[in-house]
Amino acid sequence: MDAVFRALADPTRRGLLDSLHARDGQTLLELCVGIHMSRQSVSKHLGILEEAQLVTTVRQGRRKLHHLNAAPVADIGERWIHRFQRARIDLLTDLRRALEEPPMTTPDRTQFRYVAYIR
Amino acid sequence: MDAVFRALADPTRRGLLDSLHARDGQTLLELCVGIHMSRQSVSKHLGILEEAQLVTTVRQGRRKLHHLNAAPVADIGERWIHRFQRARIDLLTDLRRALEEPPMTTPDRTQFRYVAYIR
DNA sequence: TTGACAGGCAACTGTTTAGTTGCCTATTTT
DNA sequence: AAAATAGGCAACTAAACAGTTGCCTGTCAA
Repeated sequence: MDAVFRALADPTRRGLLDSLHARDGQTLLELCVGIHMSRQSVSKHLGILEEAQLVTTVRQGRRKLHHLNAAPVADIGERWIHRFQRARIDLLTDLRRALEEPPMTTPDRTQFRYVAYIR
Repeated sequence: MDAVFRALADPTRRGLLDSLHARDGQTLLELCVGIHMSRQSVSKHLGILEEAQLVTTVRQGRRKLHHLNAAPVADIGERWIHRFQRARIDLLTDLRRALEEPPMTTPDRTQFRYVAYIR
């Protein structure tokens, strides 16, 4: 889990995942195009993604094909992001409740904060 | 977006978000309990979370209350994790199609990979 | 079988980051 | 008014990280 979060922290690596998402099974050199970075650097990034299980590889002769593995991303979605949605729903409920209440006699800044939360 | 990913990369910071998720509106010192780290370090982490908009603060006298803001997390869920789920569904479809086909004459390692993808 | 191609390994550099310590300010409490 | 409480700022250290270069290995094509 920690490896996944740290792997996702770098924009270059997220770009590589995007690239594989657009076209799966690319070689190292294919993934290098348009990245303005040495091949070895990209290789390192791919190594980190592979360690985090976000990318799997298959050797094919002298080439190495890289495949996107979306499972860890899904894990984060389920075990992490989902939980925090309750907080947002609760805030909406609080806001709705606050709006339904009669106007406050003394200004309460706390309730204004809720408004800022909602996109 | 980048700030959010980088903020989430650190386990201490994810722990702080967890703590706020369990009980919102804690002060710095409250957030420090059980973290085995100096107050100033925790303060820095909170600063990074605040920069990434994952935490908002309200000054209340000499205390500073920290509030969880789940919106950026939701953003990641929608703009990032959601997209990659298509890839997983496609893989499942590929697997299903592969299994429905008559047994292969020559072993094809590629198709075994798909099995490993699914949790 | 030589040359080109795809990639890996190791050492090194500069920058960022996590964490520390020491001291300072503002707000309460007594 | 003095002491205690809550937090902020700045300077510093050690470790992690991104990126580089130089060289090496294995595979394929001419």
